[in-house]
Amino acid sequence: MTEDLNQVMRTRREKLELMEDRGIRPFAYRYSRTHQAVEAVELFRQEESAGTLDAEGHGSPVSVAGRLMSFRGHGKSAFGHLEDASGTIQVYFRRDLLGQESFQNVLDLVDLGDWLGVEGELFRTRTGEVTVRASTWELLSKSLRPLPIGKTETDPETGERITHSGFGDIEARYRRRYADLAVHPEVREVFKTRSRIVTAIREFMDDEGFLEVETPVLQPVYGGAAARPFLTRHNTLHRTLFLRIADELYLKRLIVGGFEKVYEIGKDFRNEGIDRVHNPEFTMLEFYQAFADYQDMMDQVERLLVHVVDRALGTRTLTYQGAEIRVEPPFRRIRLLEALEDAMDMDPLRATEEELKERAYRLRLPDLEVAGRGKLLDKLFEALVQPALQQPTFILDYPRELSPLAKLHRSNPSLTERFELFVAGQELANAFSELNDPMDQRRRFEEQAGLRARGDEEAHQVDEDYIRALEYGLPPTGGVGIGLDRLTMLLTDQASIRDVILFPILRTEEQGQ
RNA sequence: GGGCCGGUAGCUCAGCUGGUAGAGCAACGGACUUUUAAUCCGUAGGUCGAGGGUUCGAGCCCCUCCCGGCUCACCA
Repeated sequence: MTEDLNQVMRTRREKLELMEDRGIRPFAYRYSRTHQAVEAVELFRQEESAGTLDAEGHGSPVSVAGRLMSFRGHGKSAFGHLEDASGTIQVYFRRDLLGQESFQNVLDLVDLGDWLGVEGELFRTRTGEVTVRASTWELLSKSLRPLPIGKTETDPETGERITHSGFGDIEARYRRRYADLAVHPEVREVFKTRSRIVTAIREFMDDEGFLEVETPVLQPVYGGAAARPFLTRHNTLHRTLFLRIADELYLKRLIVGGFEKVYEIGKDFRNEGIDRVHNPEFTMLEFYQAFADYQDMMDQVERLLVHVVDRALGTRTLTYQGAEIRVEPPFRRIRLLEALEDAMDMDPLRATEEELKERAYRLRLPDLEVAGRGKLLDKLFEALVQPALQQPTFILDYPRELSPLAKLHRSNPSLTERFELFVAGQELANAFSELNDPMDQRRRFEEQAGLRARGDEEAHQVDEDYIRALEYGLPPTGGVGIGLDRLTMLLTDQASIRDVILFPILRTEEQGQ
């Protein structure tokens, strides 16, 4: 892109020189606007209904600022639309109002994508659109690269906005998210909703008396989930560090330290495949509460979710990829083994490992070699039960082997007190009565070490310091993890995690252009 | 990693059994003082993802590679 600018970019650069000749600064320092676009429109409507417009039907003068998204020249006048964070407003340039010089500058210097400030009285055009009649205008920032702005029209029958041409290349939209956002208000809307979700979560947690904390991203021993980590290296420490795969173990150390309720919202990193529901870095909410068990945490999750949909969406009924989902408590609660028994028509507890494996093979579930009983049950569950869990459903009591950080079930020691919440066939939350017996924790870590030896790269490492913390005494504690990206997908009806992450990971693009 | 599909002008796309690349929008010049995908006349714009091969001739056929989408696997 060094020499061979395309035609559009060349002419825009030439306009820069023209501006210099005319003494116009292409990149301004600031602009005083009086109204956002929608505020200005609203102001005019109020003046209109209050009957305070002047004889020509003009309202108060305003100044607005935004990006020029459309432009129609008509000789001695021109129309365009400015878009700011609030929306768009039409602006109207007339030669007799602006004067020959200023009007000529509009025609000669301005391009789609430029940031403009426009000042003038409001009025309503013959076609009924509230518009700023420019008395002065100012270039705030010259756009030197053409934005893929599609032309839009409003369907006269349905009122829907139809975009022609536009910016469709999915790869380009992720790589140049700034351009995607600039031309797609609906994409900006997704990320506004994401922000409202996070705000609503903080509101809820803070109101419930949870303390927001930050724990290390760089960790000498990783843990808290089953996943492969990213490695990095600290130069002066001469040691390998891991990017965290979960916050869990540090947050429970804080409960040991005497904080009774803590939460953290932060990035986790897992060195695994990338697909519609996985991005290597993603955002988790984890919270821990002393003296609570997983039943208490189920209630908390239910209340949290209801609060979030109330605050972020304003409705408890949502549509996800065509399916209607009702976030209305109480959510269904089913034990994992019951759900499996229904789906398999056999008692999974009484089945031998061979029978389970046989069943899994018949379903063509791959990668069964290193799978033990627990893993087999998990795979069968994923294949047979999970897809049907559309409405919010808690699945309870997971096999011990899958849950090295969860307390054994008080009435069945082959299970743990753990639940996951499923919505729209996707796992949304994972929680348990936290294992607080340091001896048991050591045994579980050692079992995990055994799995590692069998080739399970995702099995836990033994975290000696964590066991030491437990030895000081962890009160009974309930803990929850919720993937915020997937929650956002659900609440914004997005099919891909990339559509709720501003800058999702992509392969390196070729340099140039 | 496997399978399928795709990468052509700034954007969205077309391009037949191989014959030297097109449209709309955007851009540029001109007309037009209330337009709504404004309209009308004219002009310019391309390393057809990259590299190699076959051929008199490749956007098109063959091989390798890069990037993306979907999907399967992996991933609670």
